[in-house]
Amino acid sequence: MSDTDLYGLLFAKLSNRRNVPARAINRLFQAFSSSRMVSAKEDVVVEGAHASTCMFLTSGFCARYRLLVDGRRQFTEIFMPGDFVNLGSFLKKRQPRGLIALTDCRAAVISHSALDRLICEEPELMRSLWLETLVDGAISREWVLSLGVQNAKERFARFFCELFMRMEIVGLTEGDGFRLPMTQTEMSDMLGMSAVHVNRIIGELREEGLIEMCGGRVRLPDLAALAALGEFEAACLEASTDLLQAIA
Amino acid sequence: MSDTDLYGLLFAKLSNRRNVPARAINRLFQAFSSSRMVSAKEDVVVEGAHASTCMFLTSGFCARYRLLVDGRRQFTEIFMPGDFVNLGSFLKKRQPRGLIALTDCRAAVISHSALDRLICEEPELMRSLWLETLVDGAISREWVLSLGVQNAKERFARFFCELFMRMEIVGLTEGDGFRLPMTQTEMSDMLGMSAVHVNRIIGELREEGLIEMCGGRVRLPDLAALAALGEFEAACLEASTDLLQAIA
DNA sequence: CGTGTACTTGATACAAGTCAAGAATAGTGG
DNA sequence: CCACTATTCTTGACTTGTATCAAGTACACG
Repeated sequence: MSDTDLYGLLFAKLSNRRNVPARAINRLFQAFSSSRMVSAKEDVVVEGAHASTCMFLTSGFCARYRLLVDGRRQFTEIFMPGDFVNLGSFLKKRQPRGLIALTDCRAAVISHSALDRLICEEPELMRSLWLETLVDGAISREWVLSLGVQNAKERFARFFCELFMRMEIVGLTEGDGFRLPMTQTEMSDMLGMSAVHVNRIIGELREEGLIEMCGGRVRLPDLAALAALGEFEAACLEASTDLLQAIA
Repeated sequence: MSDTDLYGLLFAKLSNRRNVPARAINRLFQAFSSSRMVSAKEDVVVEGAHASTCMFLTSGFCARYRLLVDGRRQFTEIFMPGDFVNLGSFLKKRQPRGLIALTDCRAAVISHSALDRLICEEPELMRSLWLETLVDGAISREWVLSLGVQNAKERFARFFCELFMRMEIVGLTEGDGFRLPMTQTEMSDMLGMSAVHVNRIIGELREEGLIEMCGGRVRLPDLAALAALGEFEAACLEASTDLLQAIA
């Protein structure tokens, strides 16, 4: 994915959720000053450091995680192209803890001061960014639901549906599949289960014809059945704007 | 808790996290138009209905939940006095799904239009409300961590620490304890475990002298030990503003 | 006082964790 | 391009935390 996709991603993401004037998107696009590359497995930011810029992911995947003292790890959020990885730093002025690149990543950088100016002059843009925060929270609550009451197979089904839907918004799906650049160990830390169990569940889902995986790609031949298994809201799949249904 | 506490709660909450001009808080206070009572166990809003107001809880507890088709329930968020229960409706214009009063509740009501005007004129206020959304998301991610990797006892410890800290911000703690108006079944649906197991874990924590419960009240005689057990960030306990540490 | 709701406790079942060891891949340097 | 290494993936055996079922007790409340 080339840098020139920045505009496309901004447009896909923002106009998907609200009506934002093209002018505002344009101004936002132009306010990005530079881009930053991060290699796979590296930290994206220095935890807790003073932050003066926000980063908008244009290629690659990264994720937020938390560690417990004995080494247990839980990913709490996954970012894909079209996501701001540290939008909170705009208000917080500090970098988030535990933000790691799952793959090589490229992010477009915008300074807080530029963003500051922009949202004063373009209130619609401010609302869109606020809404992004709201969507992030809604997704986190979906994870809470999943981790709280679903069994391993249901969690997996839901996880794949969520990724598929989010990737579709930014045009990253390829037919009925997408690139899934994640080890089973990483998945286990997203889904709150052991890596061994991830492997077994993937085997079962494959047997049942619900997923196909090879070469870092997944295919979901029967998305409806997968969504039903994970009780992932069908509305979310049909029209991505309906993700809003989940927010309120 | 009387209605006159609205100002106090707004002040405690907003000024705890950011420096907001007193004038802004004052104007926000005056923009609330009415108050609404909801009885225990009732739905606070009609799910998915058109929303034109936001509600700020002034007394009582309520919570967001999600149901699976077979009846499994998971609470995804708990609200206490000083929390906006449906701030998202300001951008979304729809009521959230599954919002229930755990106890009798009273909420102060502010119309979206009034809020709209206000945040245009008081940008600091807008940032504070946006920050509230960010904090909600951060809390949800803490739940993800807890549900994902912690065992039942650790989850409990963390849960009580979180409640204590949040109540402290709005002055609802009573010494080393607080009112916990929740059945064990409700706790089980917050912590992603069965009600029976909740009961057993409470018993163990009581044995170990980490909690005392009676008459709908909890005491945490050794908060430090409890925080250590749940790996709840000590920084959060000491200075509530440090909750921000968790956000970024 | 009786009737429902919440709490408590015991016995049993099972989903998922852990440990271990081999097979398949992917990376790396000569 | 191949051998060498390190991850990752896969599978089996065993363990354990937590769910489920069941039944009884303590309250709360009309």
